[in-house]
Amino acid sequence: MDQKKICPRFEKALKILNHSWNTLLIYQLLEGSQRYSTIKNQVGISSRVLTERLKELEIENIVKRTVIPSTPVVIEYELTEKGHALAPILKAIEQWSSMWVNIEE
Amino acid sequence: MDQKKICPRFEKALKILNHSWNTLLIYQLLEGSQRYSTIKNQVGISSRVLTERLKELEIENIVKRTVIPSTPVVIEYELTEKGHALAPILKAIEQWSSMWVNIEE
DNA sequence: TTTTTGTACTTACATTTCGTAACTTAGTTT
DNA sequence: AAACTAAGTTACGAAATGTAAGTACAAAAA
Repeated sequence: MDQKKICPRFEKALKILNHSWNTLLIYQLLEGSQRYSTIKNQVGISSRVLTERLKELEIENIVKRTVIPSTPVVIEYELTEKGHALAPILKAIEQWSSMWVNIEE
Repeated sequence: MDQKKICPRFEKALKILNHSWNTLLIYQLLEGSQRYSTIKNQVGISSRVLTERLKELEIENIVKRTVIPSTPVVIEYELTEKGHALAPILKAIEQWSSMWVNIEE
């Protein structure tokens, strides 16, 4: 009868984390600051979506974007403190997957 | 140059968890066994997608589906052991969101 | 001086996924 | 017989996603 009484903060967290690629991008950036092209190659995401997601994560203050005025210009992306605070979630997923996920078809 | 060396188990875990609604459904089922219509109303998901996701989670052995031969027939869904093992991930997300997510626009 | 190269995006377009609302099935009560 | 209930299905338009080609800018190469 009544509906969702789920905490809005929690819902927003899920909205961010469940948006496709975001968790993988954060996982990748836990390795440290990285350039756009490095992320793209490592994660195997298209540039269209990568740009979109990095912008989203930047707006959410999870990722910081830095322009390095070299030639040609290079952009570095890194996790903010808020972004680094996601590490325990990723660790928990890692642990669960190593315990419960099998991959033979 | 080289590409993703990400653990395939981890990748599969992300694939399941990031699929929209799945995390929220698991969170809801952590409350205990529930009927189809209850889940639908509590989570606010459409029946088309709900059916799709529950089937997916059942195939992944995260959710168990039980037919109760009442009239009309009722279906109960509950987490398996593998499903319950996801609780620490959800807790970590809860903790992060309470710490870092703010919601005023 | 013109052409090519590298980096970080954009754009156009086809494919896939999603949300909405109406419909189905089967036994039961009215 | 008509209406009701629970758990889905189906049809279809809207939104998100992937793919591939294009853009801007400066400098190095030809």
